[in-house]
Amino acid sequence: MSNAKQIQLGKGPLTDSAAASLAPMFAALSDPTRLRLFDLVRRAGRDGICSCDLTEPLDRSQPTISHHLKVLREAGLVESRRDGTWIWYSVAPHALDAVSQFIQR
Amino acid sequence: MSNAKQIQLGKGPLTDSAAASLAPMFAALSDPTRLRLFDLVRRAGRDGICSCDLTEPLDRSQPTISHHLKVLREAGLVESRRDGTWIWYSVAPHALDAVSQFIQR
DNA sequence: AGGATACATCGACACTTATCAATGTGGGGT
DNA sequence: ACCCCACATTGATAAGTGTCGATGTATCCT
Repeated sequence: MSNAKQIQLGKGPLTDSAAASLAPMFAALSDPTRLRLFDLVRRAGRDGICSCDLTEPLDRSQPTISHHLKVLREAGLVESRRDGTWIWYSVAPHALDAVSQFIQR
Repeated sequence: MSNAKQIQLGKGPLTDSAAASLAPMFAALSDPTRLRLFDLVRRAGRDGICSCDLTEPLDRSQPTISHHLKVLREAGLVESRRDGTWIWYSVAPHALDAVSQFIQR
């Protein structure tokens, strides 16, 4: 099941509820560490990237990376897939559609 | 003088400094009230919109609106122009270019 | 000069957040 | 059963944030 909410961006001014749905996505990208984290996951493409390969390049502790991944997941920006001992993260399909739509006018 | 920093988004992974420059822009849009505020300013187009016309539709106090406008200004997303007693806010040219560039892969 | 209006700043408050060390959990291998 | 590994959760802490009332500042008008 998808975590993505259907966000209606009509022609009129941004509604309260549209803003409430959009803001958490921007918030998820509002931290430098999380931005780089998302960038690394996105670069990994369809296969995704293992969490263990993320803590070193970002120079943060394992719990911190785990926390940031949770924020990205709950914002609907990334997905996780279990494979034995470890977990692969990848960008959720249409993750940035709402954000992109807002940015482009 | 422009507040916008030149952000270099190459092909490689997002650098620390690029992330540090990008994050405040996302942070500026990470609050629902501020999102709607930016939307109202953007709709006002070239002429801009008076601060006094923003506090009522957003149902926030005048100091709060003033605070949010400061955040948007310091993020380089909006500009202000004084005209006698009051001040007109408008979207900064190329305000969202860096954000847009990051979003579009 | 005095008053009114538009906006900014200050001080305070409750709430959130980024971070880590310590601990918990769950799967794999021997 | 045991240990190891990958990852999550907990608890704590320091720092940041959204909000408002009160106050300050700048500009216009009379």
